Amino acid sequence: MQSEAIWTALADPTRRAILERLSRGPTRVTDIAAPFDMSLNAVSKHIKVLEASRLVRRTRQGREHTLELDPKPLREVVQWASDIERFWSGRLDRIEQFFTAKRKRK
Amino acid sequence: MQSEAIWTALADPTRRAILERLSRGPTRVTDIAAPFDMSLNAVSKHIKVLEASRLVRRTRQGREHTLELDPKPLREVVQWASDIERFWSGRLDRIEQFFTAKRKRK
DNA sequence: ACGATATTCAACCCAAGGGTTGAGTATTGA
DNA sequence: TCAATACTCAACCCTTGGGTTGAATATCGT
Repeated sequence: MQSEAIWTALADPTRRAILERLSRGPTRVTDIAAPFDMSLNAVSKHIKVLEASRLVRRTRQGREHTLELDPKPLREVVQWASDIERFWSGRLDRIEQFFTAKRKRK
Repeated sequence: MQSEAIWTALADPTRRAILERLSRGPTRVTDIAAPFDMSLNAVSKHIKVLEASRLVRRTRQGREHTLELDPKPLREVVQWASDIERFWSGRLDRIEQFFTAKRKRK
């Protein structure tokens, strides 16, 4: 599954913070890194993970790399969560099933 | 942040599969574990992580532990994702800002 | 041409995390 | 009463992953 990448991307708080920042607009790597209490290299790695998830796109202009958010992959996450809730909402008969099966087992 | 727990919970594919199963209705630990190609102990650990995130609730009846999904914490995830998208949608002026600032820097 | 700036690559370190096995604890049911 | 069942706890083993430092590369501005 390609979709694994997005859950991995979102699992880290630093990466989520980067996405929040990018949701406000495109930003250069150095500017992204500035607020964090870690090396530029560390942030650079996080960005690579975000790119792998397709949530972030990079465009080079000279020595500067500009990062831009692409929120599309987030839909997969939202979709998954809604599916879970949807099935859960239709669960009442299943609970009945469960207790029926249990009675049967005894 | 307490909210960290939910991202951690969702980061693992086995745990997501467990949630999918639980969205269909409450299930005993052993039955949860059955389809997975790993020890019951491993699954037991995953369940603990899910409980820590409040996505799963456990009720004991004798030696059987029944697990039930509570999808509420998922809203935090959905909310976060929508916020990101929302800010991103209002980003056009920010992009303008970005290029203006850039011109100024040169 | 050259120092400063923007960034990545590579090698390494260590803590966290997902898996295992082996006991241990209750509860069941015969 | 006792074996089988349903689970957890504890100790351990790797692998992964987030961090570091120290280059290397490429562009910019003078």
